Amino acid sequence: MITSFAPHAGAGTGDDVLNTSTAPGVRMSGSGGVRRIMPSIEVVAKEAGVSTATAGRALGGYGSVSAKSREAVLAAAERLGYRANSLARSMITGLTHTLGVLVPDIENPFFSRALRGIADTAHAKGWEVLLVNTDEDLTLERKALGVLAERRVDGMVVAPTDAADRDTLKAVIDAGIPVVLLDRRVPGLDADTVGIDNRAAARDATERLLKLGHRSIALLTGGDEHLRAKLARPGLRGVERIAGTTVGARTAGYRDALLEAGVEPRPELVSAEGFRREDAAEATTRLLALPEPPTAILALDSLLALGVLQALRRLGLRCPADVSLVSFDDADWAEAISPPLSVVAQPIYELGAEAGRLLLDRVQGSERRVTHRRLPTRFIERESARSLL
Amino acid sequence: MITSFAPHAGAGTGDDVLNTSTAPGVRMSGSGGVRRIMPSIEVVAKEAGVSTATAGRALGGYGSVSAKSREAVLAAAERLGYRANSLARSMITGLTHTLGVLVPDIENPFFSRALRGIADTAHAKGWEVLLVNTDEDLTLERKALGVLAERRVDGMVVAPTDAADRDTLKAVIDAGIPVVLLDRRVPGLDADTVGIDNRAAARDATERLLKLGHRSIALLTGGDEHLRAKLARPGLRGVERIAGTTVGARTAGYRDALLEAGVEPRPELVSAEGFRREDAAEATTRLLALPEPPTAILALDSLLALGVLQALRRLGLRCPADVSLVSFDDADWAEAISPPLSVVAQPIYELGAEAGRLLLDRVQGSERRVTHRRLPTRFIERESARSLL
DNA sequence: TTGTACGCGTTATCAC
DNA sequence: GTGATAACGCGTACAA
Repeated sequence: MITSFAPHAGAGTGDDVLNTSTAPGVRMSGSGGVRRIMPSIEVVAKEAGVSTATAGRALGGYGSVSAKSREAVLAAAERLGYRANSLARSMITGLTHTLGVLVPDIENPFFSRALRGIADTAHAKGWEVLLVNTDEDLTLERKALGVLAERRVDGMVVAPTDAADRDTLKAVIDAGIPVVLLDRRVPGLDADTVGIDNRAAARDATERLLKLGHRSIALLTGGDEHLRAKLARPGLRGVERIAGTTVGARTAGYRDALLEAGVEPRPELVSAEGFRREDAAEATTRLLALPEPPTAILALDSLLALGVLQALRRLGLRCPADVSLVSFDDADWAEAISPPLSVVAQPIYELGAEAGRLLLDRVQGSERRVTHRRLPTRFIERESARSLL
Repeated sequence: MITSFAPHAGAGTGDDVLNTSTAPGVRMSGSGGVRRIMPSIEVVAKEAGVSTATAGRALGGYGSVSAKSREAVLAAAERLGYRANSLARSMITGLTHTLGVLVPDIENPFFSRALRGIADTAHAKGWEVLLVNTDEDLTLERKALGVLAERRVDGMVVAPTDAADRDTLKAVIDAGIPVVLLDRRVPGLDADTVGIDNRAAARDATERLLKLGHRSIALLTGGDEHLRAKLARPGLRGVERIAGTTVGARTAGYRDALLEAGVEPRPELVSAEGFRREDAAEATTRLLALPEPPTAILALDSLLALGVLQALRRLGLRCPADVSLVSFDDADWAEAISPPLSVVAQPIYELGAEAGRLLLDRVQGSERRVTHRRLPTRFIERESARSLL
């Protein structure tokens, strides 16, 4: 059983550890409380009457140690509350057993669920997770990659912003730190990726709305001005250039479906006004005020869908009677609300778990070729999309 | 600008770095791709033609360096893609600039939002976050605390399970690692805590339902058998013993309100059948099948509320016409659904941010007395609770 | 201003 | 089976 822990002494304060007149490793703090200083392996060895090498072998379970020595060491360690210093270990082994995880927003249910997948996988194999938020900010993302590199993480799972910094990511990979891209791909980057077939999924969802008789279908992308600029061309033709990104691919799929059904894409029905709920609410209000308002809305994530529902309430409109709604991601509330929301469900946890597996595979030395995993999506039909026929 | 990163060489492979005939720090990997080895400060110093000490001063911005030397070092570092090794630095300085965060379930919106608060605060002051999930499992929690200690985190924010392992936590604190308890308190533990006044908040919510004329009010605690055993006594008298925990305090507040209104608490209306959504759905179904079913339900978190709504739908019951519902936590969907959910809103982000602040305060050496922060809650009245009068 | 040398706590490599 | 001892990469006295 663990009986006590103690932090490393600050630089230059550890000398008296061995000279304490009471129990070794115990000193008084300034305010009078008892404070144990983290005993090093050297202290444990001394206490057990063996060398540090033997103590290390007994504690680490490698090499060969006599039963007698091992017992003495283990007892001493327990008595002193010894905890190995993983920093020192990492310096020598070259492994931190830490995976860096970089996401735009941990509060987004997509990423918190994916994180569970990553963390569970990592944890099962003895790795821990260092988490970094970027807030969709490119500068922060760049900095965060630097921090993770300095921490010598063994690998990274990265969900880059849509305007991802390819150069920095490339530098990380060239440096030999394995990277797996989650959800979002970065064109021209030589890294494993895990995600879904965004174009096909969006196309499928759009087709379903078309089959229900909808002809005015709005798309809530959650993108920003950056994206908006690229979408401004007639017939949404600009989208081909960004089909490598998640939002781009979904927009392309939406366009594919419309064109195949003989419906001309209307740029004013494609919104890119931010990824927050309130942004979506405002976008919805604007869309429904159009001279030719949409009869259905496709939202690219559950937070945006929430914004739509909020706007509908404010406007006194009902779903699906007045407006149909379909969303990406099967949020935990999607089935519980009235009406239950029809969604494109992604296997989010599995996405994260697979990213973790691919990464650990490389961390553990596999030199296999880069792979791109596309996990299947599932359309869950509930009651938020109604037929116009 | 960062041009390249590289991992530390494995033990015993770094010797040839200085002898490479092409650019220093560059080697070929087995499969032929270019792989940069993380150059140490020694390599940078050599490249710049100065000593490691001077290089260190130039890179770290301490001591005094001539402009000329600094320039040479910075240029060399840039050329070689130097990244400091924070492991080595931590060993010297005694600071990892890492905060350990231990939560039961990162997917739970409460904890993912609180984590944002912690992480933002930490990040703003130059700390990173090492995240550990415990799944409400006591054994995992114990292990996780050990891992964080071995990683030499500078401090921890811990949201312990309700049956928290006081001894292990105490060992951590005695070891001199600052700990801040989030959301859940551990009786008899000498640590800062951040949370709300659970008893008062639950009492207030219950009183509101009573004022609306409800007399049969069910409480969905999310607890398990462990808790159930303690709640089994007539009149809920067992609750006093566990009023130190979050669920216990809320249950006590619920009881307080009932007693004051002259309503005898009925143990069969207090459910402790698990914290997952499905658990809540089943509990709801059971409650509503009672001979004297509740007319209102108070759920202790938003996930449980979701389970209630799901059950109501399955049973063909409407909220609030058939059953009123009030929940803790203002989930992002609470306002968007029909009917909008009345809730006890906690300042979750602030809770996390405050925990981060208290922790960093101690990490940076403050010896102030232990404090217990109770942040105010806010009852948000919407439309899910109806009057029976 | 600069350089040398030591120490942080481990693991790994030798001899014995 | 055991014990010195050399790394790992950095900060920092101390001397020059």
